[in-house]
Amino acid sequence: MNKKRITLKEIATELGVSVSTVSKSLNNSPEIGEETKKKVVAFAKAHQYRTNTIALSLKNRKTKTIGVIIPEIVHYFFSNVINGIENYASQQGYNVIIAVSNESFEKEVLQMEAMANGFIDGIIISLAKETLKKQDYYHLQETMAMGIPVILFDRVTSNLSCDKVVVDDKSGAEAATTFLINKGRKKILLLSTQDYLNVGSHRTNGYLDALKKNGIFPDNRLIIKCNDQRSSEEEMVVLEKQIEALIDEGVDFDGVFAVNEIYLAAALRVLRAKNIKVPKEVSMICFTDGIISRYTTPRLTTVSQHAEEMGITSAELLIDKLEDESSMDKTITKIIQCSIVEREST
Amino acid sequence: MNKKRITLKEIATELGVSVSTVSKSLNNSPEIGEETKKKVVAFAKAHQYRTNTIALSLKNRKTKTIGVIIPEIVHYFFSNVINGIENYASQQGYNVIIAVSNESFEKEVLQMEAMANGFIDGIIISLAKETLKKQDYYHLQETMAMGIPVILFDRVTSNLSCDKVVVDDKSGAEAATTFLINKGRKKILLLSTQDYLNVGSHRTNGYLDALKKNGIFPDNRLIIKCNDQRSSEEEMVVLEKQIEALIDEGVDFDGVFAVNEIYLAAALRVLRAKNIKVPKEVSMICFTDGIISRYTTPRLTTVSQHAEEMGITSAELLIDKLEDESSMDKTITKIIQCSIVEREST
DNA sequence: AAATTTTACTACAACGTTTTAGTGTTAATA
DNA sequence: TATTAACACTAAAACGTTGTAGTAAAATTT
Repeated sequence: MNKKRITLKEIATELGVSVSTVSKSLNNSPEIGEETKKKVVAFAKAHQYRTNTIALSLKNRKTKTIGVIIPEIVHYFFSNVINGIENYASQQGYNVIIAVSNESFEKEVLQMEAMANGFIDGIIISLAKETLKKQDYYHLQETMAMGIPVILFDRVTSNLSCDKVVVDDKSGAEAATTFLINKGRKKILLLSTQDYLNVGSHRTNGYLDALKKNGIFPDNRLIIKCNDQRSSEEEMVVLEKQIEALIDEGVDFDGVFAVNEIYLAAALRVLRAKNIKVPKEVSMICFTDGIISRYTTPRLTTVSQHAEEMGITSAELLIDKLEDESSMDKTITKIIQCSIVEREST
Repeated sequence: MNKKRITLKEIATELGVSVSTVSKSLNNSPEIGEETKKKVVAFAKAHQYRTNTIALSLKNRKTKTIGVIIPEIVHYFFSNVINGIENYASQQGYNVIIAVSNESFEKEVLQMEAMANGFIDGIIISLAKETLKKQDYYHLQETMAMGIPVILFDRVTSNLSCDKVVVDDKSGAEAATTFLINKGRKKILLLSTQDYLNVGSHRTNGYLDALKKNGIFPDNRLIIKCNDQRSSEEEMVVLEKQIEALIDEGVDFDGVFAVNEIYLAAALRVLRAKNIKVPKEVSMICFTDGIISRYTTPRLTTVSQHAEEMGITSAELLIDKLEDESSMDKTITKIIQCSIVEREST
């Protein structure tokens, strides 16, 4: 039953030659005579010889595997990034191992250690919320010190000196806000996250800048910074309440800019309930060009962060480092530009 | 800079003992004296010794890594399954490698070969559409013949004798249809896929059974089998047109059952455009309890396939096989029951 | 005191490769 | 003809572990 893979040694004894001869034949070395080569290759093919990657890894001290740690996998943005990584990596002959931190610092450390313990050549990671809050990056420093290259994407920190791939959040947010302003909107509701998420603060800054450049004075009542909840569904419930309260208080707005789809979907639900017409009375735009945006009514106009491109870029950066020793010392930060995908909500 | 990990050999020479002594000390073997043990352990800790997993893998002929091949990663169902797999696996000390077939037969074969070539102990896979259409399972048979256990989930085939984890599609569909019937609906539109996808045909059968059991004669005009398109967005466009045409032709219905969220979202958009009230005039339900369902207005009632549970079950099945040699010969099929998640569309 | 057992180690093979440094032949050159 | 070069291969080490078998020295038993 268990066919068990044939080894060089077995081929060698079977054919009455040495192991080296077999190895060299299969690698088409000029040292070996054509006759022997052919014989060996034929035999190997017939017995379905497959070279043992583990032995190779041990020998070369390279696994040709890259590790990816993300906060969440059930997430349009992250799974798209992985898609990009996986595509580029497999095309370059690399495997991809995935681990999920679940936004937990502890799990991130654990996963990182497991990976650093041998099976990967390099790591691509987007930091967990908890890690960002805690600002404890020892595990990352340690793996970097071990000579394992680390690439940070999206959720990055300036406290770490390594390659990074980020989205130009601020200018994306500015563009989104300006987009609404150009549609004649002046009272724009901002739905953002707490500031410790760089994403949240950058996007808030972009929003403020756009207002300033257009001579609009920001109204604090129109800035909602949503608190973290255990799940995005809970966040949505809380946020819906807040928006509802705002409207009931008589605070008026004619545009909404959310830092992610879910927040905007929440806003849309409230507006619908209040029978406020979108985009007629209120224009809406958000970050994260995900699936939700494509299936709501109206479909949502979004700021695409080009997740797949981020993945590809991260993988490129990492593989470059892996293949070219000399590039180890310099650190690069790639900034991915956002672009607006207009749909029905504006 | 490059701290490079310390090896047993280095510790040994440094401490003036043999490599075996070091190894045994670190594994807390009773063969070694307490003194020496302490000394070695302390030294190892101080130098951050980490055992080299690759060397271990080579020695044990086990990688403690399982490979997962899915058709698509940017997909709520599949990423949830992965979540389940990853959770259970990492809890059992296993790593997870992910590969994406992109619904392509060729890529599936490639990925499978790459994995079988050494880095994994077993494989969990959901077949690509193309593979299912082609019915060519040689690559799977080959890896199984090599003694690598394979677990099929969701997209399975009866042509392969191995462990399987499937959803009870038929009874789930029957339950969903019955659910609509119990809400007083009699003319239920079915939005399904082509039959070569087992998922599509099973669910269609469930639908038909429910009608029959309730004495409703099926109306062929109410069964739409959506053609594959290159992307789900294109499918949606095509489907919207079909539904629109149906309504324009005067074909009447008061319920919709779709085999996935996207189809139902498409239907919802059409109904909204035609100003048909949901759930007042038409009740709607679909398979795949994904994100879309949570963010449309109204939120969609769905049939949950318990993706995470499927992942956990698959991982369980695989790890059982890996840890218990004797279980290699019997093949198990686990059937996951669906459950209805009622929201606003019914 | 001699024989035996226990203690605390060490040597070495093995896992499957690749690669470096040989080693005999045979062919080409001086 | 003697020397060198080319050819076709092999031996052995190395990658980092673990586990089995072996070995002195010390402790125990007879």
